[in-house]
Amino acid sequence: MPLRFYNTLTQQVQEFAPAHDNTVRMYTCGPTVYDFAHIGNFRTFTFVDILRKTLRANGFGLNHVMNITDVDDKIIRNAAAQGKTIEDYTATYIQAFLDDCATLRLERPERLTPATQHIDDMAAAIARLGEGSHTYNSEGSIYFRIATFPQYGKLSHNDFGGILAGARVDVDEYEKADARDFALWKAPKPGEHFWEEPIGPGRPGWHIECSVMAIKYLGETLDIHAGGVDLIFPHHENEIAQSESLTGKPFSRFWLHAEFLMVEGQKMSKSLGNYLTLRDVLARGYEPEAIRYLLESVPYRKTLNFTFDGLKSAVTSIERLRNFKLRLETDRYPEGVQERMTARTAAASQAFTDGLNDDLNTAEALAAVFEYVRDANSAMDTGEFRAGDVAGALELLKRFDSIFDVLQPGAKGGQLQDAEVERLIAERTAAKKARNFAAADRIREQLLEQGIVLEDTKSGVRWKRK
RNA sequence: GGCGCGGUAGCCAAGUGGUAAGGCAAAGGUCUGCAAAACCUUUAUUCGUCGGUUCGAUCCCGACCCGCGCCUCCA
Repeated sequence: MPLRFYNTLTQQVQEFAPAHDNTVRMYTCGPTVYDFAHIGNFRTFTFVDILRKTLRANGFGLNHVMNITDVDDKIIRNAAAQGKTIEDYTATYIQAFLDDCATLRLERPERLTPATQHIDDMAAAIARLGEGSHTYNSEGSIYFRIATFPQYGKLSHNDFGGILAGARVDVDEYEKADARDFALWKAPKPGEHFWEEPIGPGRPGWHIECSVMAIKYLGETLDIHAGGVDLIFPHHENEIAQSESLTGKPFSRFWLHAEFLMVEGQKMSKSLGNYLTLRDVLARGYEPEAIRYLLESVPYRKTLNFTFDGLKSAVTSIERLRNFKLRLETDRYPEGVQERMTARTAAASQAFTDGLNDDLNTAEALAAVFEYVRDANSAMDTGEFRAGDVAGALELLKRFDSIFDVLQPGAKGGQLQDAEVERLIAERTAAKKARNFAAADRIREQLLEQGIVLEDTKSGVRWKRK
């Protein structure tokens, strides 16, 4: 199945390929670094990670830019409250964000672009918009005049015809000429940090950074622009207005948006007490892989209900897959190849790919893998599974994990060295041979306390760290 | 009010105009010294409600109910 995505712009599922060479030029909205990112943020960032990996699996190269919004009202306010510079204040959260991404195994985009390093570019872009009569000044701020962009609303599919009647209001008497106009450049308030630019002193509005950095690094028309659904309006709509007024070309061919995340069936909010950062969830003792699995198991266009029951279920699901992998690696199988298994592996692999290519249907892709695991386990139980089938099965798992990335356990704090574990297992095996089961069970218990789980199989003892 | 998304078993969730994937949980069984792992069986005559189109609808159309998001900062 060819790769297809739902495009917010056209409201249709469309086949995707990069416009020019084989490289996808993609821009995704990154974090505003005024605090630790929450799991809702990571739902979106995890979707972007799946998107990246699926694009790569389709043979495309990636040129992906993600912004870091390191100047906005909250940042200015919080930094001032703590007597810090903006830079010092955001440094903590930028690092935290990078650490959290690493924890969740999210790939780094090809380029991360902090807004504050592109202020000159933004000011220049605003000046050029001014030359095109797309802006007006009001009380020291510069606004984008939406009346100059008739297509405004094409992404969010809103008709602003009626609202735009406000454009008749006299500019000089009002801060904004039209309710939908938005700030490109904000006049400095007393005591606030500002930049001195040819367009005047001030700081950039929220939307301009994305247009400017995207065009600077990726060109005038992107292949993909992605983010959370809440960004469709006004953020992405405004980006389109600015960018297309600037270039006269479509800003992005595809717009992908991840749905919201809820917590325990309710919207996440600080007042409800269900506001969760990644760190909060980790502090409850869950491994990052389980969180990652839960976030990626629900297709991105569907609201994800994040629950701790769901997390537990994710833990078990991953365990099943890891057990299967361990079994492949440790059991002994009769020589030869089972043709039925070979065909089964190929079919599962195809179904996995088809699922992902169908607008990143991760649920479908997962189902293909789990169905395969059941069939293969079953074949192992009956002795049909052959030594020659192992490689294909491992290859399938590898493909799965190149996207989902949950099979490799994170570093565990186990104190026991492998050699020591092996020694104790040998001791236990000897005790079992002597039919001293009490002693054998004692050793197994002892290992379990160290997080080592033993499994007796026909091929011998298999162990894993829990 | 406008725009958008969704309502499928205890929970999460896929899906198609022809009769309901997958995961978790639960119960029973096989295997095992005991476990663990694994496998097998059972668990939605039914897909928010009511109409309509159709030989046939969970899937198409209409109305309604409910949840969520955006419309102000927000993933």
